[in-house]
Amino acid sequence: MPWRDGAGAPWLHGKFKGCGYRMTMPRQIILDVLSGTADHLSAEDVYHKVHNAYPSIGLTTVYRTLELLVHIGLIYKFDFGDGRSRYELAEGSKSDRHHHHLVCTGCGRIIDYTDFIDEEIELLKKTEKGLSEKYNFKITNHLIQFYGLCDRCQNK
Amino acid sequence: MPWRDGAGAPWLHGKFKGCGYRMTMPRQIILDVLSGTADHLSAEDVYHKVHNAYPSIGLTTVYRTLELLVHIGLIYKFDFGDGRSRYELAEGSKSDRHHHHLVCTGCGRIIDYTDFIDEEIELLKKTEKGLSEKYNFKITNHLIQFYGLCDRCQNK
DNA sequence: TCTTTTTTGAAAATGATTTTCATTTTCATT
DNA sequence: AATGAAAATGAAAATCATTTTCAAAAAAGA
Ligand SMILES: [Mn+2]
Ligand SMILES: [Mn+2]
Ligand SMILES: [Zn+2]
Ligand SMILES: [Zn+2]
Repeated sequence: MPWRDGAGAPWLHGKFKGCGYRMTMPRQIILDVLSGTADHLSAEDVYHKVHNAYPSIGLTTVYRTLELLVHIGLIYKFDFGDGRSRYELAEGSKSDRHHHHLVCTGCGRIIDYTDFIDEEIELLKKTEKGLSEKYNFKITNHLIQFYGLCDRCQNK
Repeated sequence: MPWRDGAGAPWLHGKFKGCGYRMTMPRQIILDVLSGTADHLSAEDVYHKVHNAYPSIGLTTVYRTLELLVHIGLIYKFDFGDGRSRYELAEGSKSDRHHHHLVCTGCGRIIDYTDFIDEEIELLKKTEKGLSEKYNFKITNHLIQFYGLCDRCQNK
């Protein structure tokens, strides 16, 4: 990520202001944290990571900012069944980093996978088209998760 | 549902006892409630419905039973983003009542759809096979949801 | 019936998220 | 640079779905 010095990616300023929001330090850092990891962070995870660079951050602001980022569409919010929401940077279905999840019901491990996505994307496109027409439903997003046991959890 | 008189489907007794659990009145009624609706009930929804036939029911028991039913695999637990878990009778991917969901982010409406499932199922099967092998992950279930705006919510 | 194990319900506890509210920051205008 | 309105922030309190505790009731077995 070339744009250091705490400025965050420049085009994001526009994204925020365009929606009538201000690009503030807490928001930048929170976004930086989410941009800098492939993990699926909880609000408190984010809070702790941000705290390093910006000790005065409040957990409330983290929650508010995450909600905002989800609303703007910059991040995704997930429920993997462990009682807290988890977030990751949004990568549209065109991006080569777009992925779906395997969720281990044994240990809670989350595995990102991008394999087989091509076919999935194609089917998804077709399905979304059909559903949009039949139910007059404007689809903006999809969620696909597989549940099961990871290698570790299978062997006892 | 032919087996009334509060007995519940007979084969369920076996299902319960086979797992070392007892088929009690609260459990039967809770299962009956979920069998008798296509809605996506919250724990409290279930509690209220059960209360008619069994006024002494406790909310705690509802939570415990729902958890048990999910564990046994008789019902599914969903998070549609409204802050409470919702449940529905499990219909395996073979069943003709198996379906996926459209979730309206505007009003929270949930639409069941079975259309286009055939192709989805086929792809899912292939995908699951591939993922199982590559990640050595034993897949037992999947979740597919589409988010967007329902007809009502689109027109302002 | 007697005994053991499971289930149940009320009340209290938990804990993630939201709300409140006074203070601080931002940003467009003087 | 100073000003003022609007937006953003953080600490503390409130919410509220879900879980835990614990003593009493129900079920299975001998
Ligand atoms: Mn991911
Ligand atoms: Mn459904
Ligand atoms: Zn695992
Ligand atoms: Zn709607």
